[in-house]
Amino acid sequence: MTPLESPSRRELNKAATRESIVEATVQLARERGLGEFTVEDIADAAGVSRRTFFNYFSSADEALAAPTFGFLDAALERFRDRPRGEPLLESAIQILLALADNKLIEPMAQSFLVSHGHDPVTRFQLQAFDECSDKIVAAIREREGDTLDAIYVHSLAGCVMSCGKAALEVWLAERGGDLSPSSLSRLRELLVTSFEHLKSGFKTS
Amino acid sequence: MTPLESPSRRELNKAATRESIVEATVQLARERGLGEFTVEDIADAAGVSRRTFFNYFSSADEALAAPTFGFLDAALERFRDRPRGEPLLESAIQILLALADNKLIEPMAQSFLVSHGHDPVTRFQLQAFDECSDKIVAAIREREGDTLDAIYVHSLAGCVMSCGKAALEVWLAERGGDLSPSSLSRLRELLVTSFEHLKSGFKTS
DNA sequence: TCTCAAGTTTGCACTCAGTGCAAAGTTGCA
DNA sequence: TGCAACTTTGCACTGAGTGCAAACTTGAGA
Repeated sequence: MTPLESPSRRELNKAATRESIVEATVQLARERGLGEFTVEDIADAAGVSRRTFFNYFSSADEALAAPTFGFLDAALERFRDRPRGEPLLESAIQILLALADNKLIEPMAQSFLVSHGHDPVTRFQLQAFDECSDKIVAAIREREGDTLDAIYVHSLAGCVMSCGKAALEVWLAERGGDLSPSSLSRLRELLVTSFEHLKSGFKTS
Repeated sequence: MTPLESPSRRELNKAATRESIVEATVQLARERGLGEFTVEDIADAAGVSRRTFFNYFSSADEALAAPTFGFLDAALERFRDRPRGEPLLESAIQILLALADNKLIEPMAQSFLVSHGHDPVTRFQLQAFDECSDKIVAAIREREGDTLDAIYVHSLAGCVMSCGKAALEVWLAERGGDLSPSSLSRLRELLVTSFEHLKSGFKTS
């Protein structure tokens, strides 16, 4: 009922189980390669039953994409905390710059790298971005009321996600998930550049 | 070897088989609802064996998303035919305005409507948009050489797809797939508005 | 026209994903 | 302490997805 107030033992247990399933899945994917293990293997490695795995995730692919959902949920949470008057693109870039230093980026980068080119996992990651875009639309609505056109809000939310995703992809291609300070600083640079282009309407200056 | 020159009987047969599978799938989804039929049902309705279904598609969900892939492939083909000097956003809007009147939009609209809120199919549709974005990146590279930054090209391609997708989603929500001339004209209006916002950097004028 | 190589469909058998259900185990609260 | 609510597990079952080899179709040359 009050998951924010009281992380009860039950909730802690569930979170821990979930976490161990995700870790086991990523681990297996790194060791054996994608598609070279079964849900039973994951369950064994995570110390739960096969049936319990399916209580948490609908497939191994979904479990592999979990870090991406986690990262974007965190981003969205921060968006809700931004000051009301702040321009939307400003909120977005501030949040992403802060998150580029966050612990959450590591598991997401791992998950992207390990599942690169593997369509089933990629689809879940795309879904994470898409759901986040929808939630941004809802959050903007909350913040600004109904003063803005649906098409404006939807396009903007989609473009913000696209720019964030583009920066992430270019960074992963360039640095292969290196998490050193200089590499992360490059990620921030890519984010800034990408949003500059968005703000300027992609003029070829 | 020369699929464009000679649509041989073999190629025609394959295309027809593929088409009948997609039609059978959409039909079943409309009649019974998503998830209320098996691949065997589809195969029977399409007049092929279950095994043949899997020679064409990896799942019923993929078959349902086929029209989206088809639409975006057509869009991309047109992009490759645009004049070299034309600004990229101009190419995009011209192509989409033309396609908003094309036959291809109907099956895509159907497929979107029938699978609305059904995650597995949605994921395939998102993949279609994402792949198209990658192909746009490649096409821009071909057109402009390596004069542009990776982050510029990736962000731009992503934003173009986002704006197209946003217009489509708002239109479907407003009009529920009505394909009358006035409804299609509204779709074009949404596309134009969306791209105007993109070109102006989403200024709140 | 006949023939053969290459491409396509099909049936079969098999593994494993995913789910409903009920029994067993755990936690929260009075 | 004891009961109600929640979570895990085992079991059984349907159907997805795939490798393989046999049957069938098509294209092209003799």
